[in-house]
Amino acid sequence: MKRFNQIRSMSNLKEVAKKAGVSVGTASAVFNGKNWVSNDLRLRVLKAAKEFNYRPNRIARNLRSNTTNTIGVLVTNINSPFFSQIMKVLSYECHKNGLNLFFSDTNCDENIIIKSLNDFLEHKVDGIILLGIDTREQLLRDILFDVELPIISIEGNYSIENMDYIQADAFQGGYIATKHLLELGYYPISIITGPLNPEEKILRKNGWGRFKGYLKALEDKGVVYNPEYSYKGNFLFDDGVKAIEYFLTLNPLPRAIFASNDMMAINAMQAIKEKGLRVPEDIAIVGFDDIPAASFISPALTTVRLPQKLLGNLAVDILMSRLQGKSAIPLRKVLPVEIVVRESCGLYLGEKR
Amino acid sequence: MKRFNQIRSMSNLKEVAKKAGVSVGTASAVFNGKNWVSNDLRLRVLKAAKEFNYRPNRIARNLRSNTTNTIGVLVTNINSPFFSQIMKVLSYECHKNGLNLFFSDTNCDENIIIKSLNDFLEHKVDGIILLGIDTREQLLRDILFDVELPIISIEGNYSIENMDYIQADAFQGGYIATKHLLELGYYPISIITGPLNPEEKILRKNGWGRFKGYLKALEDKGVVYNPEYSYKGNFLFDDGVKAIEYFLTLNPLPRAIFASNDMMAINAMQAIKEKGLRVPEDIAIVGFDDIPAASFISPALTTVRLPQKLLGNLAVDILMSRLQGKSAIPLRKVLPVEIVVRESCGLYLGEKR
DNA sequence: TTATTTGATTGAAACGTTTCATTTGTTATA
DNA sequence: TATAACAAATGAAACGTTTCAATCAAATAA
Repeated sequence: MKRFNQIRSMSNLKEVAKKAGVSVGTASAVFNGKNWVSNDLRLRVLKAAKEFNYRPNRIARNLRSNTTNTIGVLVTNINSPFFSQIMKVLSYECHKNGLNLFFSDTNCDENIIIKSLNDFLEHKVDGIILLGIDTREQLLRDILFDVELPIISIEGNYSIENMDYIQADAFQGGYIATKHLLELGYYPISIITGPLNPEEKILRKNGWGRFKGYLKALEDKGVVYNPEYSYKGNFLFDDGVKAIEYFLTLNPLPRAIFASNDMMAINAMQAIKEKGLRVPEDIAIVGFDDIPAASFISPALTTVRLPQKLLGNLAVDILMSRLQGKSAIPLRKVLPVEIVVRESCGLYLGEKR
Repeated sequence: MKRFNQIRSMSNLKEVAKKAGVSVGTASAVFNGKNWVSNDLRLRVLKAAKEFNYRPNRIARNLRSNTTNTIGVLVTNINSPFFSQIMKVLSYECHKNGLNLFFSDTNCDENIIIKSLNDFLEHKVDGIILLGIDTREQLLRDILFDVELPIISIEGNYSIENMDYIQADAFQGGYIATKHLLELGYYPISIITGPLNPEEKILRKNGWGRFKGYLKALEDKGVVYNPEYSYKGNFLFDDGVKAIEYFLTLNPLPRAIFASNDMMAINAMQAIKEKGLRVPEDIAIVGFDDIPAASFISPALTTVRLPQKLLGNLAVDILMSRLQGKSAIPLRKVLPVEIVVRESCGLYLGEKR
């Protein structure tokens, strides 16, 4: 078929220049806003370009000029409301700064991470943003060890030299969430954690901070931590039911639950209700992330709000200043979070108070 | 600072070839899987490449070979659970087919649409996928009139020559949703529509189909359509409250509502409850899309489920066959939808039955 | 007038690949 | 033995830009 084989653009600078009666260099200068082209020639070039419906070939330009105005974004799960919100900000901010985006959703698959990063590099992206990528540090090192690009990780902190990261304060979040429950007098308080790192047998990055915050809050109130009251989740929706099923085997039942993200919290709430218990009268629950659904389920979920928009904005800001060669010290920023009190924790003020 | 100025890769084919003692052409052949290279040379080349940590330069390759294995995806709103789900599928399927993705979120901004499409074209993408793009047809024509690329539109049907589209059956969806309400005996039945097209003063594409389905269902049951019982929404969350506020001025009140998407439906449900009314006892409600939240709010939302995964899969399938030059007839596919009965319409069997 | 500076424009090299006509070497055929 | 056929490898052109040293023309200074 004839339809799609004429991919090569109909016209190029050479033709445009010829039509306008100028040299290729001059034509190029026009499109690059060089100020030394006379108005006469400039207009002739633009006219010829319009006539030929000329479209600059970025491939050729990139090859010669050794910069692509392109960055690669690797995201852990675009279907998460938390990340898709940030992605939207990234797209918009990059657009404002004249950057185009390569995109890949890893779905937590190591092979996709590897392939996508290599693709980004082969495409000579000017920078890379990792969004929520939580993987083995060594894997990233293996790929990135010799690349000299700005790399910004959002919500995923690695101690890789030259890599910036920004993240919400998971520890503080875990702390205030748990403190909120403690101050309302709830006891015992369970936790649904994030996933374990398969290798190191410890909680993975973000889950880890949330868990530590939980522990510290307990400690500060003089409550001893009972590992039986923690359930390992995977940040996935149906970890909520699973956790509840486990918690219901405990005696005494947990009086409140801190879920390490909203999806699990919401699912847990459902499960609690299905078991004939009430939220918060029988079991209070606090989440983490403040996804949109948190506000419109019933009871509305009390949760920890992360500064999503700020994370996105800051990532691009940092990236831009890296690209402009400002500042050499890798930036590690931890942004404060806040608790959003809604209905799911009620106002119970029990004996512990 | 020194950190980021050595973007150009350390090694290139020429160096690798030299190290391996072969010609550049041979080295190139090795990386392109040409079968005529002797095993001896192949190994030498690979060894040299590894030694230099060689990474092919796709820019150069693309320029010469006139194909980029890259496609552009333009999405209306990545933060919508409906589109982000499809986006995830697109990313995965493209990865499987060796395609890289350029990404841009338009946020319904015409300027971003224009800029992004032009960027895609300047980057010489091999194809374009429009995801939920609902804009003036002329705008697309102006940009795409001379490009000969496969372009697939998901959930946004244009009668542009050579453009494929696939979409869920909006008409059928509106029809079965309304029919469901009618069969349960509800009357009168309100509708919250999608947005109007500012120019043509008619409903925009998808909203239009849903509305037509609603009308047809009424007609088939012999119910006369009363325009007072329709409210123009914008597919946005808080159109729900606004609609309810309007509907509550009506007499009699609507006994059921068909909301043209789940976001508005969920928001409307909230508003109904806040007004002290019950769902479905006082007002029943049916949504459209089946976003995740539909299943976990209370009462769970009865809604029309669209085949998201299929839409994504099919889009890439079509794209791939276009790229391989199969079939010249533009494909216009409309996929069936199904109703998911949950709680929000109850089992009322009123007089109308 | 001549030399110098300035500003506008040119032309060709370069970017790192792929492609393809050509060359070289080997094996089969007559 | 000479020739044809085949396989393996080469080398240079080409892709469409940007870049930059060189050129040319005009304006200014001496």
